[in-house]
Amino acid sequence: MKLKSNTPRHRQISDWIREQIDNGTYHVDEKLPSENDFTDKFGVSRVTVRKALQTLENEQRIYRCQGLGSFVADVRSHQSFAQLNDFVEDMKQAGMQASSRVIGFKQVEARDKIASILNVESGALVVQLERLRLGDGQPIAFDITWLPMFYGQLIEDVDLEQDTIYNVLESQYDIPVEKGCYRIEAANAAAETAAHLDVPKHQALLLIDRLSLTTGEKPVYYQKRYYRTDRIVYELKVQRQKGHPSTGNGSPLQELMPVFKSPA
Amino acid sequence: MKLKSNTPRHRQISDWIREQIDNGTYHVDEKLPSENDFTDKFGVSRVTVRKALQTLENEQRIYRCQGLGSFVADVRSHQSFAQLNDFVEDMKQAGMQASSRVIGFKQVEARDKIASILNVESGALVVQLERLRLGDGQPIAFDITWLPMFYGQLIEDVDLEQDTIYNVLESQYDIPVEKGCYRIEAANAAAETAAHLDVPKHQALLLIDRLSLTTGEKPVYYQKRYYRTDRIVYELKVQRQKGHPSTGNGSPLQELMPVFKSPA
DNA sequence: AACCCGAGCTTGTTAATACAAGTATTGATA
DNA sequence: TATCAATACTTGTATTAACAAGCTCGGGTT
Repeated sequence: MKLKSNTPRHRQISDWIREQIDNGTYHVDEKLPSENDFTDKFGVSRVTVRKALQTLENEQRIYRCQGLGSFVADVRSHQSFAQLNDFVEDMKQAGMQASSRVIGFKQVEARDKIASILNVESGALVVQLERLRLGDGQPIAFDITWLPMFYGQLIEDVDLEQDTIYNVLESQYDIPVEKGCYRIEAANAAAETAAHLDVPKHQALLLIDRLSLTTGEKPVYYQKRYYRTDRIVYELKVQRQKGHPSTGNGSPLQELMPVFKSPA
Repeated sequence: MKLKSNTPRHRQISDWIREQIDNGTYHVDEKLPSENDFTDKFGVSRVTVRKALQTLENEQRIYRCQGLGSFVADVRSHQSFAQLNDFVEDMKQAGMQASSRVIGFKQVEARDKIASILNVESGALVVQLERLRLGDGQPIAFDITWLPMFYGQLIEDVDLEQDTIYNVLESQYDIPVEKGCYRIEAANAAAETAAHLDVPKHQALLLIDRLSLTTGEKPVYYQKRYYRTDRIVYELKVQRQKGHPSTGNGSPLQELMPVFKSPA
C-alpha cells in the first residue's frame, strides 16, 4: 500500500479504514485486521497504526477490546443529529415517502420579531415560504420559512417541492449552513394551520423553531415548523457517564431522532 | 510528583490535570505547562504525557495549538446534557428558586401501557406520584411519575418537595440511573392539569415523557411532565462538522438546554 | 467428561529518540 | 523605523523496542 507524503500517515490510514467501513467492506461488529496487519500492510510503525485507530475510536467508528481486536461500531446512533429536521432525510430513514406542497411563496415586510431574528431592518422585504410536509401522502407538518432577500432570491426558481433549501444553497451557491439553533415548544393550532394539517382547531402541535446560520453567524433562514404530534415525536436517549468521563469513552451517547407513529 | 502503580500513568496524569482545572488552578484559555514540563514533573516520557493530554482534548477539556501550547477549554457547552430534566438543576442554572408541591402519592394498578413500560405484570401495584413544579413560586410544570413497587417504597418517607427521586435512589440506595429515554411531544391540557398549571383548558403544553433505567435496562421510573410552554422552551444548538469528522474535533458541539421565559 | 494451564494471538502501556512544523521573540539589517 | 532572519520554544509526526494484560483455543491432566 502506497502512502502520499503531504498528509500525515496516521491520517491517511484512518481515512483509508474509514472509507473501507463506509464502502461496506467490513460490516458492523466485524473484526478489523490487527494492528500488526496494518503495520505490515502500510509499512509503518505500530504507534502510527494505533494513532489512526485511536482517531477512529474517538469518532466511535470502531471499538477495541484488549486481547480481541478492533471492530466496526454501529454508526447509526452517532449521526442523526446533524440531520435533525431535514425533513426528507428524516422520512427516508423512517421508510416513508416524503413530499412537500408549496402553499405560499411571497415577499413580505419583516415584522419586528422576524426582522430582529434575521438581522434585517424592520420593514425590510423578506421572502416568506409556506409549505405542507407529507409522509406517504399524509400531512405531517406545516412550516413557514423566512429568508432575507439575498438568499430568498436564490431559491426563487427552484422546485422546492423536490429539493431542500439547505441543499440548494450549499451545492449550487456554496453557502454552507454551519450552525443551527432550535427551539422546541408546543403551540395550539391556528385555524389555517389546523386546516392544512387536517386537525381540529386548537389541537396541540409540536413547534420547532429553527434559525440556520452560515459563516460569521449570518442568518440564512428562520423557520417555524408545526408537527402533528400524533404522527411524529422526538426521542432522545441519554447515557450518563459515571464518575470521571475518562473511565468511559468520553461521550454520553446522545441521540435525538424523530420517531414516526403509524396513522391511527 | 509521585504516581501510584495500579492505574496507568497517563490516566493518573490526565486525572490530575483535570482535577487542577476543576479546582480552578487554571482558568479558561489559560496556558497549561508544556509537555516537557509535565515530562519532568511526573518523571515519565513525553508519549505518556501526550496520551494524557490527548484524552483531555478528546473530552474537550483542553485544546492544543501547535507552536503555542495547551489551553483550558470552556466546558459549559459540553455538560448540560446529563442534567436534562433534572428540574432543580435546570432552575438553579436559570437563577430561579425551584420548589415542588406533591399533589398526590398513591398506589394504583398499572394499566396496560404503564405496566408494559415499567415491565411489570398488568394489574400490578405501582406507585403514582403527582407533583407541581414551581419556579419562583409560579407554576412551570406538572408531572406524574410511576415507579415499580420496589423503588416506590424506597421513596415513600422521603420529602419529595426537597429532594429528587434521582438523588434519593442514587445516594441513599446506591441505585444509579444509567440511561434515560425521552420523548418530546405536545399535548392539550386536560382539565385537571390545566387547573394545576393555571392555564386555560386545551392549552398546548410541551410534554416530555421520560423513562429512566438503571443497570441492566431495568426501569426505575416513568414520568410524564407537562411544561407551560409560555414559561419554558427547550433550545438546541447544532454545529455541523464539515467533510470528514477527522478534520474537525470529531464532535458536533451539541447542546440541549431549557430556556426560561420571563412571565409576561 | 470436566478442568486447568500454557501457547499464541490480540490490544494496552511506556520508554528513548529524532525530526517536522507552527509561533513568538529577539536582534540584525535596510 | 520598518522589515526580515535567526532562534528558542511549543506541539505534531514517526520509529524501534519491550513488556503487560486480556482473550481464545488446544492439549494435557484429573
